[in-house]
Amino acid sequence: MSEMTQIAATEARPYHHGDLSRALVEAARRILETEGPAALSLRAVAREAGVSPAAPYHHFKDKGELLDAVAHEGWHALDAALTEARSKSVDSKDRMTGLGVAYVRFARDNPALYRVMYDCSRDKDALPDQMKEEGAYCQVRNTIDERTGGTASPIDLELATIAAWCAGHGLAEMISFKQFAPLKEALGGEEAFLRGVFEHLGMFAKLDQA
Amino acid sequence: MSEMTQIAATEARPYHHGDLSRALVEAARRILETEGPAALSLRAVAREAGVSPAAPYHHFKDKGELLDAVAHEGWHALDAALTEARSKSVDSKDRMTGLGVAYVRFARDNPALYRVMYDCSRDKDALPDQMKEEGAYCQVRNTIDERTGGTASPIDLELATIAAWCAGHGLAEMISFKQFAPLKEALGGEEAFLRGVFEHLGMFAKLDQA
DNA sequence: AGATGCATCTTGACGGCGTTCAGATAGATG
DNA sequence: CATCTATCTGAACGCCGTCAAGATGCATCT
Repeated sequence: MSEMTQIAATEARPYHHGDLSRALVEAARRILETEGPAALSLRAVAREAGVSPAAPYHHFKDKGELLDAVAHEGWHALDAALTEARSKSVDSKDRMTGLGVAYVRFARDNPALYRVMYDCSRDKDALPDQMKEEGAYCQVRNTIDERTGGTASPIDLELATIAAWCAGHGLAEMISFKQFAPLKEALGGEEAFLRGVFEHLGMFAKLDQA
Repeated sequence: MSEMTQIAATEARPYHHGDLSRALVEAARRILETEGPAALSLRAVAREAGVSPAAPYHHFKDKGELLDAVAHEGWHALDAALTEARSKSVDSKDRMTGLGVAYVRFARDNPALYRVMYDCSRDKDALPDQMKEEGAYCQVRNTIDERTGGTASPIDLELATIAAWCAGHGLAEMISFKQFAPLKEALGGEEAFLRGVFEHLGMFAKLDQA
């Protein structure tokens, strides 16, 4: 009996359905992966989770709040992807480029999730709050800080992080554009294309210092 | 009589309403500016133009095609903004940065229109077709080509253009994020912030060449 | 154990959306 | 003037997000 309760607690089914909010977020991610962002309606999520269309309103204020929860998971996943990329490149020389490549790859491999993440951010005109103190954004900043040996001023460090983040985001949103296909092929694949673009980001700085 | 016809032809009112497709695009832009992208429904556009909800379907296949027309105007407007920026900076030293600043300013001043432009592109996984031969993208490429004195290889020129474009787009989408407000203030305004970010874009190239 | 309370879920409804189709309208053509 | 045809309307369909009222059943207290 107490074992049953234990199992129930582990599975966290507090009431009728059992941790519906978690089930809804999982259903949403399932829909995102299989049918894309356009199919992600609140009703479809409820359907996928096997509950009525009104059920989600006992766990989320509105559709936006459910998407926020999905986006939150997305940021954690991105964080994990960047952590792995950072740990893999022992050579600090191309650690920044490797980080950029990992970022864009995450977006390319999870396009629907990435879209939800940024749509939520735009609705609030802000990145997730936690990112400034920890998480993906912080990893980029730390990597830059390491690379410069901690010599950069706080303002320069912040500017450089923002610059890197913007470049990564821009490339992430355009990597799949058809116009770039010939160039990708000419360079021998997407990886080379990605590195090529990142290495050309110096053009502003390089040119204006010449 | 022929004068009337002339006027009518000038105003281009072929049938009942009179150049409804143009009126619809204008109505859409009006809604975008006053109420934002979320309010841009096909029905609202028809309402604003004073026609029934079904009328637009005689001029556009669906909502997406109307948005395409709006986006098309947006790309022309961006083109004009970049042309002006390019002509203003006689000094070629900061012409690239000036172009970047103009790009981001356009996005900041026309956020709803800019959003529609990129949403349409993402739906088709492609930038507008004309951009590779003329228009805004081409202006960036030409500016880079001038700056390097035409010494860059075609592939490098293309990569540099894409890099600049991605950086501009990324910054355009995040310029309004609240987290950057303190930094903007510390630098004495948005213009300085913008230039600061652009000048730090060299970090990939600079670091990896050290 | 039984009654009470309350979080949870369902049912049904409302207005708005994109889209379609049959029919009305009216400029253009002969 | 008659006809043709592009244009527009009205009504309808199924979907959406959201809400209010009522049913359900776990948890707690006596």
